[in-house]
Amino acid sequence: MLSKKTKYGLKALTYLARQKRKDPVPIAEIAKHENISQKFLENILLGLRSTGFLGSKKGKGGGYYLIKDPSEVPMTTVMRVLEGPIAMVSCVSLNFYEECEDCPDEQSCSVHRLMLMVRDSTLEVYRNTSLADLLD
Amino acid sequence: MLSKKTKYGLKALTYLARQKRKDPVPIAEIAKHENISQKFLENILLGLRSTGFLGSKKGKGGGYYLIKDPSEVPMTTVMRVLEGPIAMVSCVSLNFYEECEDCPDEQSCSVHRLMLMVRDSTLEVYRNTSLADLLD
DNA sequence: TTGAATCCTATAAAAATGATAGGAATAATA
DNA sequence: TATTATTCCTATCATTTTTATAGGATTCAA
Repeated sequence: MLSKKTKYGLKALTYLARQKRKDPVPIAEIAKHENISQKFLENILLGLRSTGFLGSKKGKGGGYYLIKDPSEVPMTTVMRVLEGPIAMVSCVSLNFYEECEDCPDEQSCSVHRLMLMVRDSTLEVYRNTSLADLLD
Repeated sequence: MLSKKTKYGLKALTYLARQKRKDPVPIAEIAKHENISQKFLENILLGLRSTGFLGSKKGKGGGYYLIKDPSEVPMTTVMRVLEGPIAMVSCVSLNFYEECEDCPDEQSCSVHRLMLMVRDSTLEVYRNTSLADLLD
């Protein structure tokens, strides 16, 4: 199941993407519009800044704004920062690879095999989707 | 991330599918071979019986066995019983649909839109995969 | 100087997951 | 019939993850 963190993060980004002006939008406004705990959203947006497409301005008149056009915001990046690995097991993860302790041989592991297919398929979706595609 | 329950369940089913004979295999044997806590596996297999492709026999000489050929064991069923909904949000779930409380309009929700694509893509994989496909 | 905002880090509360426990029921077989 | 090996059932404990809150530090415009 998708975490609320990811859900909220996506909604916030969408809200920003829908803004006509690129002026900073205060967290409070986003939180109110999208029914999100403001403090929780604070943490989430903080984490999203590392991606390079989300900017922020401190102080009065400050807030968050998109640096890039929504079509330049790839879902792979968004999902990895919000939800973590796209793969369902770390032994098939591209960006977060880790060996399984229990599994003696990756190549002959049925879980590995299945989750590889699922990862490829999910990745295909995210790679072909940008923030712009989530708007109306 | 895939739960250990699902991981263990898949490994156990694979183990059963690899048996030449269709005689019952005791949980203890599966647990040992696959490095799984026996008691935990007990609970998992118990849950899988409801699917109709897994049989069990009590008492001495008892254990678990596949009722159907591995090619007749669909991943959709297996994954739903083990991991729950295939969809990442319940508002796009076929078998476990639920409205979102927070979301005023499903059709215009960006999360809904994205997760619908992911669900379709994942479902495509599971629908085209049976237990037989996970064997060597 | 004041007020409105982000930034940062810690921590508490709640939920989900993983694991264990103990015995009841069942069945083969000696 | 007694014994032994197994599944079945349900409860509970421990751990981890998620969700949410708190409080102040920092920044910046007016």
